[in-house]
Amino acid sequence: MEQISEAEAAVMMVLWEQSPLTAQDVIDRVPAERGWSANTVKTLLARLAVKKAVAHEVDGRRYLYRPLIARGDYVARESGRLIDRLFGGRVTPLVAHLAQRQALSADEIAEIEALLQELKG
Amino acid sequence: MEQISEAEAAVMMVLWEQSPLTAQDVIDRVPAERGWSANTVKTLLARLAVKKAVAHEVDGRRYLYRPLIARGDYVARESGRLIDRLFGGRVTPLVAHLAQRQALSADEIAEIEALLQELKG
DNA sequence: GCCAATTGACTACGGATGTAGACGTGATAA
DNA sequence: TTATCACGTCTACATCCGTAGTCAATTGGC
Repeated sequence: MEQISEAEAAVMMVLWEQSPLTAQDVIDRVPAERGWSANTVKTLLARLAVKKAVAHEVDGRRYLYRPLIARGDYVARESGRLIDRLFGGRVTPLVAHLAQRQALSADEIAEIEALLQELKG
Repeated sequence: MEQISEAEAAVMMVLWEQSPLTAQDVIDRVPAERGWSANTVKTLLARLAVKKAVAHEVDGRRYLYRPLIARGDYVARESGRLIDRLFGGRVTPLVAHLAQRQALSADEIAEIEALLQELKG
């Protein structure tokens, strides 16, 4: 699985949300805040195709794009990378950090606790 | 706070571990797995100085480097960036993901629960 | 006082990235 | 049928990044 850049990831997000999509669909769905031109998105799609992160199957005279890598895999890789980089691969310090810094709300704490309960059970 | 690259972060880690340090000290302490030449580390230090991520105060004919940004701030920014990018800014889904994927051990679960208890208390 | 070693500054360079224009070709509307 | 549009491909280009060599100045040892 090749490296997917920040900008490319934004395109993948669109495809993970829904697929297959034409290039135009993707262009329409990319967050407007990005302010990308249509060509930019097309370039990113092409690069993702080269990286085998998306497949483009022919549909008439255009392509339908769909992700080739699972969102879960990507997320796992990225968060793993971060945890390695910042916390020597240990998950607990990350949670500790989030707890302090991001000021987890009571609701969130409850949610996480429920999650952990589930894991144990 | 400017963007700090992967390689630069490795240098910051050394300085967060201990500071101030001379360039040579940093070179000696950078993880050997990196396989960097001394010049590479010096370049990274220089770039970090330009980015105002480290200060270099003169000590005779060399510099003593010390971090200008706190490790906690860096970590907060990087994890925040990841959470925004991958989980729309919500912390809980990240923990949920870690829980499933990274197969948290019973010990880790206990540790995190203790953390949460503390937060509530 | 002179030479070798140390140290920071400058230069280099290929590859990735963000961003997008230009072009060719096939479809399509008038 | 012809001018236009929609699409994908190619090309471009500045910047960042990883990695490191070269150079000039300074200094410590002899």
